Amino acid sequence: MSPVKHSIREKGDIRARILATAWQMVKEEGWPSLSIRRIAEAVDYSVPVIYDHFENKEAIVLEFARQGFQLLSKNIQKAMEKATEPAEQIRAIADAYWKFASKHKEYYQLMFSMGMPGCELEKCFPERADFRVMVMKPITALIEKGEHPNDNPFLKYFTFWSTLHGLISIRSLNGVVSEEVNKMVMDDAVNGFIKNLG
Amino acid sequence: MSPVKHSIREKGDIRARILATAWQMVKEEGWPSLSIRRIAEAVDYSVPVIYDHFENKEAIVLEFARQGFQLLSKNIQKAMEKATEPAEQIRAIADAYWKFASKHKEYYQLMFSMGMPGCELEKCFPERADFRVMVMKPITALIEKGEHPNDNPFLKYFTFWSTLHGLISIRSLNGVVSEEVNKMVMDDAVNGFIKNLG
DNA sequence: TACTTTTGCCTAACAGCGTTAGGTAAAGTA
DNA sequence: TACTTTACCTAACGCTGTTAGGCAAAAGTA
Repeated sequence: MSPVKHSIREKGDIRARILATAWQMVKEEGWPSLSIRRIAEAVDYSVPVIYDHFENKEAIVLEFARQGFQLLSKNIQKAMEKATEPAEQIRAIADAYWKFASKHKEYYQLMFSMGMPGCELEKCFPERADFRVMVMKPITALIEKGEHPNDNPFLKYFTFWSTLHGLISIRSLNGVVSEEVNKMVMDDAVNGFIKNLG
Repeated sequence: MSPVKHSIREKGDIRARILATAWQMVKEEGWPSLSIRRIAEAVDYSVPVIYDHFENKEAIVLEFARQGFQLLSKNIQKAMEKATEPAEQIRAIADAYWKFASKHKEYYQLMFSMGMPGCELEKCFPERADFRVMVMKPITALIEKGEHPNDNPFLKYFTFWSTLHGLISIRSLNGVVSEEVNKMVMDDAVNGFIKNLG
């Protein structure tokens, strides 16, 4: 094959085009069908060019994970600002988390259910620490005002997050159950959590 | 290469040997490194022989999923029989579920976090319905005796399961946190759940 | 016994994957 | 002009799941 004339190509950052193309593929066909070769074809370059911009496939995926954590943090922050009462803030956080998982399934899947190897800790994604700090704030406030001021906020944060994550991932295992029921279950669980804090 | 003399081979069911070998590989090296070719090599047959016994790779994996659901159901049942009080039964179930996930990580991963395509529903794994029925029994009992007899038992079952699953999967995302802390979080969440029922 | 069919098992391939070695040709620089 | 850097390519390696087609021995049948 003759070398492709690249005058047609947008000179814009190839790296950005790789990411954009990859993301489109993921949204249209899911993570499993994302492949370096198909990205290369889509951006109209040969395969090794991809490796000029990313060390390997994992690096591309990691980039998206970072984006996901940033977006989640931003959404949580926005949600928190809408409320002042700690209990209301917790409800707002749960709601925002739920919406994020629904609206950005690809991100959520990648961030929490794809088992990114070697990236379990907050060191790999600093944004995860941001999330933790934000969520722990109203929890701590509620504990201090409540009847069990000696409760461990970190433990409670952990419980809270687990509950949310559990509901979201079980939801995808139970295709039948309607979205409404799922939301009811979550509200129920969150209310229970808040009640236990106060 | 000359055809292998099969007198050495155990004449025992090849199908069983395939499964045993595959399971050993999974336990030693994890799901990702399970491959038809490596199974074939290990059982000392050529690749197509595997396809004489299983339609494809997914069929092998599905077999393990079935085994997992059966084992979980058995464990839950045993745990329930140890207690008579509904609240105690719920605690026992949570404990058994937790232990199952810890002891049989490969099963748990496969059953709930690997996204078996096309097998979300109970139709695919009848054992999942057994699990639901068993867990709902003490939950229903507790609701009837409690202050909110109109609560929906299915909803509560859903909440309960989600909480457990959340804790378990978040645990694997937070490599740092010790097993003890994890267990504390779970006991805390389960106690909160029970309190909300009564 | 002689012939046919079935069984058991194989090699070799197809199409896809992530990744890399090595080469060409144009562009920039001394 | 000569040299280096840049941009990009082809072709391969080794891995994956899956399948087509063939050979040889065993089993069934006339």
